[in-house]
Amino acid sequence: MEDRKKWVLKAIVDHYIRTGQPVSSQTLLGEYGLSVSSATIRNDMMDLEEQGLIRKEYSSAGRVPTEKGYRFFVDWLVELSELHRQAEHALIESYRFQRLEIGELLRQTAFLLANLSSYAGFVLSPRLEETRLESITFVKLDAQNVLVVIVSELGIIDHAVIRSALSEAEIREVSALLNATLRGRRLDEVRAFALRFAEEEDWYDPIVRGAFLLLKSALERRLERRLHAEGLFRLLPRLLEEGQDLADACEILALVSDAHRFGRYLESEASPRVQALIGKENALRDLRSCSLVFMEYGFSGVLGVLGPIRMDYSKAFSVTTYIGNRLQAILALSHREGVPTVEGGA
Amino acid sequence: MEDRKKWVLKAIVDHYIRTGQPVSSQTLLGEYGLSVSSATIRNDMMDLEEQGLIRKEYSSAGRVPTEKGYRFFVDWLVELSELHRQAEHALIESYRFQRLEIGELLRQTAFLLANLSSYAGFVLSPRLEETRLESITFVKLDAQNVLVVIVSELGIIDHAVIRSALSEAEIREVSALLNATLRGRRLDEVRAFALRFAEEEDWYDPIVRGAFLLLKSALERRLERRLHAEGLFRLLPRLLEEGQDLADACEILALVSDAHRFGRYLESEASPRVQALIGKENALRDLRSCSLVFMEYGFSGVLGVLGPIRMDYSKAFSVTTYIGNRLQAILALSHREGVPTVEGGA
DNA sequence: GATTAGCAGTCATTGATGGAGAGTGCTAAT
DNA sequence: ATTAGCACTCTCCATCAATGACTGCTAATC
Repeated sequence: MEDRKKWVLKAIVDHYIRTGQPVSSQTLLGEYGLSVSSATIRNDMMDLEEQGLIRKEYSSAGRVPTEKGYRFFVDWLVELSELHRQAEHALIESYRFQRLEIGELLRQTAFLLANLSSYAGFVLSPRLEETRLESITFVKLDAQNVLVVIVSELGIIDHAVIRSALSEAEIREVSALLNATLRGRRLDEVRAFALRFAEEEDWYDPIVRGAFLLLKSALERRLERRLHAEGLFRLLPRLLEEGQDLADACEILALVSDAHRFGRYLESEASPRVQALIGKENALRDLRSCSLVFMEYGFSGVLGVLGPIRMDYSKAFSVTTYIGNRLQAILALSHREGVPTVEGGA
Repeated sequence: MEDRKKWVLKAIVDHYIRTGQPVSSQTLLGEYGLSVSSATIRNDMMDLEEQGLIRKEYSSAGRVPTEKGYRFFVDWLVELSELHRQAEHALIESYRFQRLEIGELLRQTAFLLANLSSYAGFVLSPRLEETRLESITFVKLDAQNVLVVIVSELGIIDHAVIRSALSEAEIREVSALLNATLRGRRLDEVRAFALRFAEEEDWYDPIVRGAFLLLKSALERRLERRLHAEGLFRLLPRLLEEGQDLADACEILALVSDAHRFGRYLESEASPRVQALIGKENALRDLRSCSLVFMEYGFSGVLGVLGPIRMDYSKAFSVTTYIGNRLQAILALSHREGVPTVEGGA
């Protein structure tokens, strides 16, 4: 395609993203100082329209990008605009020094995505079942209660208090046995293990069996993937602005809050490279009227940004990439060090 | 006030809550079989209007309750409608058997409030600083890492891993010392304690000092009150329906998600009895166009329902009361038993 | 052959107009 | 105190015409 036509398409997408108004040949001439006449631009526009990259809402209206047009724009024209350094810095700082349990970390990440992009941000937790067991620890709290802590590569997975009158010695024994058997195994193996042994009624000591039962229930509860979404309110006015039906818009927000459905979808579509799904490119019916920019991180985790089709893709891409890599790094770090440490910890 | 006028007011509020349409004398006559003429009802309406309990949107429109009218309705006419038994049961069951960390429990409670009321539900966490320390436990995970678990009356408050090469014996010693000193004290005392001792540079063993530092940072982090809000999307269409401005409506939702501002407000207004704040009765500007039904629970926790002024107060009251008492009971229980136990725990 | 000026044609948007219908308040009768 | 009847008010909706923003086409120009 000739350079000027590309330029015209880019300008149309750009301007439309900014203003939300159909773009006329006049406007284009005025805002971006091009040295051709409006008629020439109109001719180019006709060609672009024939290729299905832009369209008119009615015969004498200005032009608006089609989804195919956005796609073209995203594929060829996005120049990853650097985030405004200062704003980034302030936010990132608060992020870096927060020392958190993994759930809280992911929630904060979603928050950051939302705030930096000004759309909705989401983070699907990693597949914990792909991480390996670091340790299982039993601690006697008092005469009747025992605390159990399960730690994986990514930090503490779960803790719980069970009632049990075991002596300290017995606890140590159980603990040593379990750790020797299970340390270093993937959590899904551990779960399978726990399940099998919990069912072998009389094979083992009832104490060990109780421990397996606990392990099983804790893992079943915690291996569920969690979805953290933030900034959904900010998205809503934008969707309505776009001519979206109110009920449909709420449907979208509800979907994004539904860990099961949305998580499943993300899982199926994600890849390590940042990508966009624009409008009808989305397989999920409810998402047909918005766009998704997202990438994989860590152990099959997914994060990204959800916005209207008329989204600032350039910003969305750079934010997602940046935050994604950052989170990746943090998780890798906590992995290397075993588990996160507390700020000020000795 | 004469009985028939009361009846008319009740019918107007009732009908308006249901349909959202201004109520005419005709409608009232048709829907509720009263044996007077429409003219009589109109006369009553004029009186009610003079008292400021109802109003017209324009001279020849039907009547609509004023906030004062709702207030009257709430104070005198709410008959706590029993929740539909079956629906309640199904939901409550899933609630009862979920064995959870306190944060998750509160989140679920907010979810229940939202679902049962069909408005937005919120739960402000209890003041943990008013609860008492049950125990502090240190566990050596491996050569370099030590796990610290802080348990209060309401369950596990926080856990963290710190890097420290202490021997098992040293850990036992520190642990015994801290527990002897601090067990049974209120968490705010514990925090003050930790702060003081962490600053006494050379007084104590650096190890103990590290422990105090940890305690301080963990408590500072965790004693913040948390706000769990659910069902906000469901509220939005209702607010818009009510003629609310979109931006304002989003403002409201943002406010309710803001733990700091909204929490502070709830804290200042709450009392152990369920109560409603209707429209402009709210001191918080943003909330002037909606209504709050809420009560206190546990250690200065607050929970309730946020809806439009045209809210089904009867339902909101019964849901809030029911869930509030239920949560109260669960917390009291976990208090008595020390901490929550895991389902299937030995 | 690509670009441009000029112009007729298209269509959303806006504001004015008027009739229909719903509901009230008042008056006079019961 | 209640009721029937009626005039009055005000919203809601559809219709209509004027306005103005853009385009597509044609013919002239570089």
